[in-house]
Amino acid sequence: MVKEKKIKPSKETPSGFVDRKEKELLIRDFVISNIKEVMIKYGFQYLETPSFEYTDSIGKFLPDKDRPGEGVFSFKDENKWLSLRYDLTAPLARYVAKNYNEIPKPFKRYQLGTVWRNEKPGPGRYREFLQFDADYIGTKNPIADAELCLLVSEILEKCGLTKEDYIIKYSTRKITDELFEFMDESKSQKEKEINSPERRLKILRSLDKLDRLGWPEVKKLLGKGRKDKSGDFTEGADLSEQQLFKLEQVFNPENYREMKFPGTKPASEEGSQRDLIQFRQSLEAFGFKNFDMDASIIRGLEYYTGVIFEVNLNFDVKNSKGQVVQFGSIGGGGRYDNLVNNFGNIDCPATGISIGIDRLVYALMQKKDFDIKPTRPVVICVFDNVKIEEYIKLLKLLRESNISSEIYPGEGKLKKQMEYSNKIESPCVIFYGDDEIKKGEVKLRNLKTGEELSIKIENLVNEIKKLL
RNA sequence: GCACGAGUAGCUCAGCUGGUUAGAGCAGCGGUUUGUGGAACCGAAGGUCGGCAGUUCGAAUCUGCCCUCGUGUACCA
Repeated sequence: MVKEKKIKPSKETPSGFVDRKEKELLIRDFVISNIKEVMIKYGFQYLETPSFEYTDSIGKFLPDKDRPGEGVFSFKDENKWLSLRYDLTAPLARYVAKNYNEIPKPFKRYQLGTVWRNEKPGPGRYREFLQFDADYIGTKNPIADAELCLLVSEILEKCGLTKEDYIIKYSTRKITDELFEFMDESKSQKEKEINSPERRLKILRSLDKLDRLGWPEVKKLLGKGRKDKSGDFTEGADLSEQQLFKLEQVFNPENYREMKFPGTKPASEEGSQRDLIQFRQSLEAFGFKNFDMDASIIRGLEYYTGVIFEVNLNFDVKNSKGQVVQFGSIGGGGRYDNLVNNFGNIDCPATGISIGIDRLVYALMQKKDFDIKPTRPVVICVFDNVKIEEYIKLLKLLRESNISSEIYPGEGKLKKQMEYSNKIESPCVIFYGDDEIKKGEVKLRNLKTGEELSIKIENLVNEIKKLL
């Protein structure tokens, strides 16, 4: 009598994890097939590394806490901490260090794989996503950096974007390195602290936001701090007026194209100017023009050592409610000449680029109307007075000709079968009841036009092929 | 993490300042048509009003805490 209420398991996916439907998956497949084509053309090897790595290989060391640092999903296996990989670059460095004697030098590999980040999800940003990585290991040649940008742009354009839709912005970490050295020549003790690693990182991260926030806001972050739209306050880097003024000379958008400040190393020495010139010349040598120097490109990762780049979209991305949303870049990378060295005493320069495939797909779906349609089966309707063997004969006939087809898989009347076929967007249904069997023909109903034809069984395959 | 906003049927939402059995549209189910979908009409069903506690004679509505989602911000080795 009384309805018993059971507490049911949640039907929600965990925060930051999403179900992906066929339309998105098909476009993703399309993107992936483009990637593979381009990578083969550029001469890269295909590699796969495991989803889990030892936590210390991923980059964070185990603090004396129960769980390793935030940002990764980890668990303890026996006595070792394992983590789901956070990116594909650290595992690659690990792989290279492990197989250093066997791999060719330089080593070019690409990889497609899911990565996991234990962070707060944002628009188009999930805690599980597909990443594409292409890397050059064991070369300092600036052509390698240029080719990475080139190959990514080729992928984007294969996917249907035009030169107007994206731009590759670049800079080099050496700009800030040199700048910090220069600023350190200031007198006061407080100002000297600018070169402490934490302080430097904080400043770099603030500068990284230039494109999004603009100089006036970034200035607040470098100084006392800043209040965001919601009223939340972020502590600043607390630089002196003097230091702010110096930074402004370089990073105020009106100035920062001129990357020359006292302390800049001349192009004749290894340093920022030479990096930038060589990189630009390499791109130009390929005839590639869709790039722009932008000193605000800094990137959050600490391991970068030289040229860095980012792939930015030039169009607005909206969420499901139609609001324009802070989408950020869809990919980026740069030189990390010391990373492999972390795993062993191997001096091994490297450079790489990665694309967030799911984010690219998300943006692509808004920019482009894809006519990628899922293949849907021809449905053979079931009349309950006809033996199943008759239907199986028809089914075999169709499947032998590679026609996607099925016998109506449920139970129910014709009406229900029609509704089903309509819902799955089947191209056509087949009626094969007593009347048809007697005449040795079938009725073929085109579900788009509603047109219905009587067809001899011998002609069935051909008639259906005409419809598809 | 921090800030702001939101959580009512499978989905999209209404329900204003607390007041009888909580509503609509769409979807789903059944029927009008037991051999014909995408249209229409009819009918029935579907809800611990995110959770817990409190205020009150009385809470979807007010208060507190928690959870989840969204946006911004921080973080992103």
